[in-house]
Amino acid sequence: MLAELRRAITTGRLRPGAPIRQDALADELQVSRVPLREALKTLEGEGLVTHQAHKGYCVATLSLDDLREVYRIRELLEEEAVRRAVPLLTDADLDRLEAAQRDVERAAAAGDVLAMATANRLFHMTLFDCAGMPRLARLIRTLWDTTDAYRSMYYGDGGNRERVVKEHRATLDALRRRSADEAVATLDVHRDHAVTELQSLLPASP
Amino acid sequence: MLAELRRAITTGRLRPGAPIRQDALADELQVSRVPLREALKTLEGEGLVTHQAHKGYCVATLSLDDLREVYRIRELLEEEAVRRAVPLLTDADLDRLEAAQRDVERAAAAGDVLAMATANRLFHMTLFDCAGMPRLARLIRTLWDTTDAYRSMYYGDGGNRERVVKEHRATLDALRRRSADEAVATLDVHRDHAVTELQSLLPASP
DNA sequence: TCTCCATATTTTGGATCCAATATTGAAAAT
DNA sequence: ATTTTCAATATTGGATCCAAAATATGGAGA
Repeated sequence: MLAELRRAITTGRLRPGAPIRQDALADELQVSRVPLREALKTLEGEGLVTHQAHKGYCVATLSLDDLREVYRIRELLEEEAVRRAVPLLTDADLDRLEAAQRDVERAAAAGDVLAMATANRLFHMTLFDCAGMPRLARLIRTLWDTTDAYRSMYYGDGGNRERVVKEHRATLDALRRRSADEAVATLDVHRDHAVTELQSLLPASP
Repeated sequence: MLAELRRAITTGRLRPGAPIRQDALADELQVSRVPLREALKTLEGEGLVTHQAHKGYCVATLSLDDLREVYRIRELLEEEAVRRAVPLLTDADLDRLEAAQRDVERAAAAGDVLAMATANRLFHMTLFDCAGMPRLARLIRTLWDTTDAYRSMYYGDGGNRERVVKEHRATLDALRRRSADEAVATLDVHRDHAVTELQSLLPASP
């Protein structure tokens, strides 16, 4: 249930800034308000929703500053994850990365925005999980979640999809050669492209 | 209420590993179980408690690996916070840091473990908040929370208290000279001392 | 005596109900 | 006509109640 709610937000079905009507949402999720409120509390902790006493929950919106901050923190944490992961990468790990990348390419070719987002995420998380630092991976995951609602916009553009595919290939090559420096570098440009694109897509004021 | 519960855990009144009896705790906090469960969900998100379906909540315990991981992540994030903060530090900020440090020294002299923990925390958070990155500061805060239950043990030792005082002075000096490098370096040794001490204090197995 | 199984008790998870607060709308006064 | 006030309504927050799951208890059989 919590997963379903999270997906509703990260896929953008519940729009950023929209107020959350507990009664209606509980109805929709076939559950009572108590467990829904618990789920909202965990999502609040993850920064996906905000809460004001006696006014209720809203789907969180990202300001430009927030976006930059999230991406800067990701840069720091993901570099650490990659540097830890590279020496630990097994052939099986590389196979899984390769498989994830094939999914990305398939989704990119099909223009399937949702599939693209999930495949892309799987690719990165597969890598981060190889670092053997579960807390770090979890932190990174929640940082991704906070921008996921906007990511679908990013993948709406075919050019962006193509670029992502190429950048992943570069990362994968670096990983195969066990070059942490290069892997980090390719991921940094990958991220930079995303953040510049997203900045222009972000709503004007918030 | 949530704050009170969080303090009960971070001060160690609720021991790590202890199961949380909702009914009794709700009683104690003068509240019904529903808001308590919401509070527990947010604490779960912060990593202060763990939850198993139909078995309930427990105060989280830290393994050695967890401890090292938390401190490594703190190292990364706090370095960023300090480097951002240093160029932004105003004289008023330095005054606040000085004041916090005086509290630390007073608590250290008095041997007041609890006051020591809160003053120490205030000192560091005051600095981190100067970075102008609220999300980063929040992340660091929650990382601190996860080890707070053990921190009181650390301050139980007078030698540790004395060392903390000295290390803070070194950091404060570096900040006054606007030397980010030195500030980061002093904080790194500060952290390293803490983590080595804590490792020996940690329960044997978990 | 020890083990295993059935039952009782405790504890959690979820649904409903009630109170407190905020929002909306209409009427009255300027 | 505009603004202000007050009442009606909607929505959240919290308490109680019920069902489901887990744990403890005790008795029967080996």
